[in-house]
Amino acid sequence: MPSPAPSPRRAGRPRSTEADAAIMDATREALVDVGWSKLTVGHVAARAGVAKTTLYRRWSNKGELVVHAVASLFDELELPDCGSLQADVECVVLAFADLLQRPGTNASLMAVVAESTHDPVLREHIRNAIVERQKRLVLQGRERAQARGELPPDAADPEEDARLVDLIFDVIAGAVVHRTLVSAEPVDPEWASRFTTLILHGLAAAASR
Amino acid sequence: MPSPAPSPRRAGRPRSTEADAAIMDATREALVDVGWSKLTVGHVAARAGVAKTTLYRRWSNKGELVVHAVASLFDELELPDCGSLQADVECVVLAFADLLQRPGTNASLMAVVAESTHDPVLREHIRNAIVERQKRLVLQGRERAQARGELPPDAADPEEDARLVDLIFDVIAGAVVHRTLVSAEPVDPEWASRFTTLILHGLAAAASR
DNA sequence: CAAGTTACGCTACGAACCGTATCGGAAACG
DNA sequence: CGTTTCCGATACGGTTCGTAGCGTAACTTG
Repeated sequence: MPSPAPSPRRAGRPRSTEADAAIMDATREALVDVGWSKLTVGHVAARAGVAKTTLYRRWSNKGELVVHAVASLFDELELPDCGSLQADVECVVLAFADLLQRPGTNASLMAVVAESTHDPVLREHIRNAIVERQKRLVLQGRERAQARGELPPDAADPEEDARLVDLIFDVIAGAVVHRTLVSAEPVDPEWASRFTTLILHGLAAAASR
Repeated sequence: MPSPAPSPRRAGRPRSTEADAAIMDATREALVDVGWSKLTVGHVAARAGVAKTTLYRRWSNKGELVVHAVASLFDELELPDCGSLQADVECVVLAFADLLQRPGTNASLMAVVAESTHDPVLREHIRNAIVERQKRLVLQGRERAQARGELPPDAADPEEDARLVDLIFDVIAGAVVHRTLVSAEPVDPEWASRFTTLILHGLAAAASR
């Protein structure tokens, strides 16, 4: 995921995809080792076996660099079909938690989110690269559940509908992130089951009015 | 909150409490203006009208400085009695969101949490200064609801009981934090009401089995 | 009051990092 | 081929870090 997409095909020597990958890997490794605040561009470049100038040609500063390194981690999130709504939610909760619990991810994600509180551009990047990607999982899971008859069809009011999806998304992602990064407790199958039961019952009860 | 507590009374000139307060204020203000990554110790010192060396005598680096400035922000969180469980939860959700939405707090909190992923000492500070303080609010709200008959008494198994409290805490705090800092959407009364309805119905349904 | 102790503001300093510029050479295009 | 673009290396001024030394201010003890 190089920063300026090489549109169709340009003249001259193309950017080294090996350098791209080496920089991303080195960034994530360095983030694990030393954290955001002590991560230096020069160190990343050396670790990647790349000149510092090569790095600056792709990302204009530390923030840009780390955002792209982190966003690519979320590419792997998918929603397997586990048979039922309860199982689907538990699956995605566990997959998300597993991603967060990997040493590189939590430090990286938190660092980027923290930085975004003062950088609107960064915040937009996060929305596009992470939030929207995850929100699609919620929509996908709901469609399946509706096909199975586990959930009622979309509400008449599309706005009302969108608000509900947003709420579910914040509750699921928020709880997993909070337990993992703030409470620093593990998200194991038992917790996932307990949590899923709670919100599905809440959904069912709230919908039946 | 000076770093080394001046035990009983020491000889020599005491630390200036005015300097303490000025540094804390300047740190929070600077955090609002420029964020964590661009905050410099020299800038804070100048803003506080204090020599840089005076600052380094109290906190050994930027991290220590910011942690103490942030932790003190959470002293104000209390649980007002709003009449019912639903109202109590909505109150605390709105109060917590209000705290997070104040310009200084979200940036500071995220910065500290991010930094804590690589600093066990910091993580322990956060647990004590923030997590435990908030978890007490959950316990307090439940006691009130039990007195009103809105919730069943404590479960027979104390461990089971603690797990439920932890779950509720992560769900509430996580959802509010996630909506505020990741989704970057406002926590208004309507959202608070919708959210509270969801989890209370979930709790009721889950308890009735 | 005098002596001792500690904090203060100020200045200066080496080290590290940032982000930019410049250069010769290498790799892909037409 | 020649052109274009990227690469690695080196150098640079500017900023911040964290420490050290100094003379002075404030407070405690005898």
